[in-house]
Amino acid sequence: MSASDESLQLTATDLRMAAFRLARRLRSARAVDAMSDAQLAVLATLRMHGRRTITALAERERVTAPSMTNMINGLEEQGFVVRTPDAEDRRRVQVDITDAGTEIVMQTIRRRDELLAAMLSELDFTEKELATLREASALMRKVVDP
Amino acid sequence: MSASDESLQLTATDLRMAAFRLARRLRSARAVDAMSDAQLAVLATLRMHGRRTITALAERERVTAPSMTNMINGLEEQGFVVRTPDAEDRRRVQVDITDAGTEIVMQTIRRRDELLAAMLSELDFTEKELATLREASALMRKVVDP
DNA sequence: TATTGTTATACTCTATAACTATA
DNA sequence: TATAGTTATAGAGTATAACAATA
Repeated sequence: MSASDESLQLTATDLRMAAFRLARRLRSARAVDAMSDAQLAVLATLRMHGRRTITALAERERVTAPSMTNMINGLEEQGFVVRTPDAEDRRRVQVDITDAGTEIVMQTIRRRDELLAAMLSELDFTEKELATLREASALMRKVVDP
Repeated sequence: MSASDESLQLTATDLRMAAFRLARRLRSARAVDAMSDAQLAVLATLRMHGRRTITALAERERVTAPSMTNMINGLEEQGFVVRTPDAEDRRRVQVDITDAGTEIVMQTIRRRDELLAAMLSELDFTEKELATLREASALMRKVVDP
């Protein structure tokens, strides 16, 4: 049996507030202060899914092509990505993450996880409460990527 | 007995990924397209906690005072907040949300909750799974505001 | 002197419009 | 003609530095 509309609405409200506040708090933890969220999101995509064209990156990040060109310019100047002309279709430019870019992403993830682990630790959660958080995390990911 | 370091780290990683992705997905639902996240966050704070000075808002939003001055200028031009000089300390300026500002916040919250409720509904979660999400939400809020 | 807020200035991220090169 | 990317330009949000008014 599926859930009632009332349960759905109550859960949605609780979860929306909690996810927003937590994400916002964690976002302040970065590997490099000069690295923006937008740049990190592009690097994280490239690290997970490999080389992508400007257009593909723009679609994924939901920004326009000129915005992505601009962002890739910044990342390239910092040495975190490289552009490679596409041999098959010479209109295209493939963007690859560099070792330095990969390192920055990993450092940032590590910092955020350490920050969150420290926050969890201070509250003396029980194993059962942590298990609830992990179960909920899995459910939340199903919501975003069904 | 409090939880093990390993549980803390695993939970932190799961929760960090889930919260970021969900918040990102929900952020795209706004009441007004011209309203930025930064502006909405200020309005939501004023709605929940009442009048605040520029400095207090800057600290809460973790931006500098000039940035907050700039943002309040934009919100005031749109009619969503008003500045009132503080009678007791004339260096201060109190910022209040207007009815129009309150309406915008409520509309946005409603939209986001409807979007999330629809997403939850499509997955046919059980009442037990929804309860897990609500319990986790309460724990997440304790993490952010201990 | 310290605090509150503003102004001046600069950089990033974002957009739209117009352009070049290629398919 | 259509597509991939860039350049030009403009607006919002952010920062630092310097300032005025007040405590």
